[in-house]
Amino acid sequence: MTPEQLSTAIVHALNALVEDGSLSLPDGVPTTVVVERPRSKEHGDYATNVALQLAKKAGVAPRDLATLLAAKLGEADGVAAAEIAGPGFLNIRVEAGAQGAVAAQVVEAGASYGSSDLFAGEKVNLEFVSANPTGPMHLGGTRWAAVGDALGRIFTMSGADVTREYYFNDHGAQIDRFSRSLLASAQGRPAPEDGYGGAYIGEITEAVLAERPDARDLPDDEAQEVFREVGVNMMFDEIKATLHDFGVDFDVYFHENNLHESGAVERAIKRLTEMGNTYEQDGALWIRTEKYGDDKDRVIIKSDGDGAYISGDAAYYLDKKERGFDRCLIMLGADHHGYVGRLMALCAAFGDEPGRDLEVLIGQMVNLLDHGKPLRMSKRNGTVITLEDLVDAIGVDAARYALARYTNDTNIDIDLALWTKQGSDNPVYYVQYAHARLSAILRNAADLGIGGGAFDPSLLAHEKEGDLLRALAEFPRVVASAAQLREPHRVARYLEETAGKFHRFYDACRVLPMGDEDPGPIHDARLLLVAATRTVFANGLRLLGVSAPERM
RNA sequence: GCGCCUGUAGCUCAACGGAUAGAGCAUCUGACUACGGAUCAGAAGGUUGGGGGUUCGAAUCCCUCCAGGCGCACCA
Repeated sequence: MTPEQLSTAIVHALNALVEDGSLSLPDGVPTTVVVERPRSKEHGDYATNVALQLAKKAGVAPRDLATLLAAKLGEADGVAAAEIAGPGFLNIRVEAGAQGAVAAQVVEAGASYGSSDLFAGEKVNLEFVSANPTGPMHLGGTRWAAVGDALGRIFTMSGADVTREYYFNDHGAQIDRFSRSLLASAQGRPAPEDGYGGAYIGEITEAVLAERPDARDLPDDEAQEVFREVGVNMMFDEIKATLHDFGVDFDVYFHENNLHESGAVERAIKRLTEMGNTYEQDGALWIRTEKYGDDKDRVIIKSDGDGAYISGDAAYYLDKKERGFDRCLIMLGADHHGYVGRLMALCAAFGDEPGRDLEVLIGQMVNLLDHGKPLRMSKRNGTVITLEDLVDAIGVDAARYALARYTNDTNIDIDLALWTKQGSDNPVYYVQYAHARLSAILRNAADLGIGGGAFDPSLLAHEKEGDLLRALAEFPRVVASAAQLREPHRVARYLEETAGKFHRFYDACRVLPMGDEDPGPIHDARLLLVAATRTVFANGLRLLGVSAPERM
């Protein structure tokens, strides 16, 4: 019996109480109620606080309402007992058969177990990474590569139509600085004051010259054009390849330059002006963002006639809306959190609803440590640590897992010594090991030719089996809440907990026949539970973009 | 000065407003002739940064103070 099924049973019970007149609810009976898994198992398999929630509306004491409900609920199919506790909690124990049936449901659902229709029919745009093509992928972008991609998988599993998008800033001053840096490198001069250093600049310069040897003989301004054109594309290809190797691919790579060349920026500004949200001052065009909650108004066209950076943002947002997205999520590093106010204001200035049409997620900083000592220097870059540094040190699986297992709003310190350890203090090993062990059991069962007999769910009555079954039943709502709260780390934490539950089950309950013991229904039942558990690990790891190894 | 984020066990971190705040590591004590010991059982460890408030109930929401991280351009 899943929490959802229990919630339905409770609603039925409440309706029955209203019908026979023993309860009156002026606001009506809720369509769903909160069903929780109690922390302490003395409190039963599941618990609900409906009585506490509804007592005031019903004009009854919480415990009295709980008593009425307990009596009614005790009659429901699959419910073994319902007891009142504390101020009015209802602790519910589920019949072993109803509980064990979850295993069969999981196996039947297979790769789709955990999916829901929470965001069915919604077009969701996820914009993340969007690192400037002026250098290798830094750690902030790497965090979002792991988390944003996982979030995309979670949204997809929750029914959304997801588009992953990378906004490619190939317009403006930082690209000038980049191309000037390449030119300087080609001419053997040091990088300009405001330019980019790092070993990769030399590599890109050589690659550009290999492709365009003529660039050496061109006048500076033309040569710089070549470096801009070719160098940016190379950098971008490299970022794309790096992300691909990291398991992250985007549906759309959106070039900022297109917005400026296609007239999209002018259209966006025209729209904002029609909405009465722009004005001229000091020779520049301003957008009224303060009116919509930003700290102050922002310049959108500078007095020299060029569009400010926000002009691209405005056009880009409008473009997304015109492509029909119901929700646009933008994921930024904490060093960009100052933009949140203006982006939200921009959304409102177009007449949309910030928080629904546009959401901005902020990921705090990532630091790399080794044995507790901070690492600041990249081999490749000379300044900041890159995605490749991280992957070289700990591998893709550990990197993605390490980045995805924390809430976005906490700083992460990744200690290389921990994440390369092959032991249980390394969370990714702990979880992957569970999957490998589950696979081994199923492999052995196949070799022995057992399993697949009739499934009697009531045989899964051991305490540790119950703990594991309840955890498996929890998976869909973990995925759903991860989607709703935009918190992929919930999946990782859940897998760690469930790995513990599985190991304890394994320790207490022999799955395969011992010695010359004959295979029986208990082995079939436990093998089905093992198969169900493996399904959950495979699905959960897939959501995080981490491999689920059969052997380690 | 203003804004965003954070502060929970020795360490790293959990906990959709719920019951006695939980895991892992480290420490201590135990469990391998049978499915992967990369595992498991147990002990110890807390005034959830301080102080107010909201309510049946607060680590969680509100106010305030303290500490740390990050930001506050006609740069992108």
